[in-house]
Amino acid sequence: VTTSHTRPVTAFVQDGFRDTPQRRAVAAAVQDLEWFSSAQQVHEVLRARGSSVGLSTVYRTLPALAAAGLIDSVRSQTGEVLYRKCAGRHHHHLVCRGCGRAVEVSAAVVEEWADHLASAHGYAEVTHSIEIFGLCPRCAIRPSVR
Amino acid sequence: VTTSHTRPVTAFVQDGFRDTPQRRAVAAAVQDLEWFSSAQQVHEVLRARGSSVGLSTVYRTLPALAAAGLIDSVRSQTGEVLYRKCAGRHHHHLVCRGCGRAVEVSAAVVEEWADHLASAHGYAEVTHSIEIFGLCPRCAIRPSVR
DNA sequence: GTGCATGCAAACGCTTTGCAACATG
DNA sequence: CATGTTGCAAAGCGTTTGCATGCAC
Repeated sequence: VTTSHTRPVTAFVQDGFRDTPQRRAVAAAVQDLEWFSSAQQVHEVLRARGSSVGLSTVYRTLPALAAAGLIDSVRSQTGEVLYRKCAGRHHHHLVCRGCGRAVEVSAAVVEEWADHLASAHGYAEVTHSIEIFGLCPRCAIRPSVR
Repeated sequence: VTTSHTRPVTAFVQDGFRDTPQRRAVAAAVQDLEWFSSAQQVHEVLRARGSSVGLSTVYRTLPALAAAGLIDSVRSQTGEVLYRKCAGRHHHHLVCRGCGRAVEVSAAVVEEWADHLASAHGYAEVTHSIEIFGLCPRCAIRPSVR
């Protein structure tokens, strides 16, 4: 749901990833994207940039980067998986349903609440998913194309 | 992600739903299910009971009941939509990744935190999704089949 | 050279939908 | 009887995977 790292996504090579032009391209794209985007959107961006990375490579790279904690991933309300570079430590997001623009949010209170609650019920391997969705000021006025 | 209602799911007729045997069956099934289940699982339960409701009907009825606020729905971490009768007022869930068993949770603090936060950033039409996942005491011991 | 990475196309799993037959109010 | 509902099969969509080719180390 979120992890930590201030390192740029493009530093993926240090995490045991083999250094290929495709992965560089994907990493660079995510690095530049300011908002949460789906694998397909990232792929479009790449093609728009002239890169010819295959869609499957994007679909294989993104989850890998996320697993390595280099990028964040959230599942949109419609079920797609969205990715974005992560900025700071553990946090959650206030995501715009319209354009994907997100505000990073953190609240120790909530984290503790979740963990405490879960262990109080004897649940193990606890993870939580806290996402807030809404329409950002811009999209609230003129519905954007997503 | 959650609504209120103490009315049994089977009272759907009062919500403008046409009263058909299929819907009665679906409603009854959900009413009996203690944990979060997918449309397909509900369908299996129905078939096991001898009912021959079509899968598409289940897929059409469940979201409708959820939209009417008669049942809760959450999206699992794998992307499927899970449904369950809802017990009380607005709340969230501590869902077992193993068996779907869930504990209902409510915390005004968190609700307020979410809403306040969103409006502070100028976001409109705010909704939030707060789900906690873990392994319930039972599944933590012997991984169950889901 | 060896093994992981890529790309394409086919396969997948969940969900939605077109349509003709049908049952409800 | 007019409409909303059902079931089936087919289509959709996002995502995954098998496999032959190719490249990084």
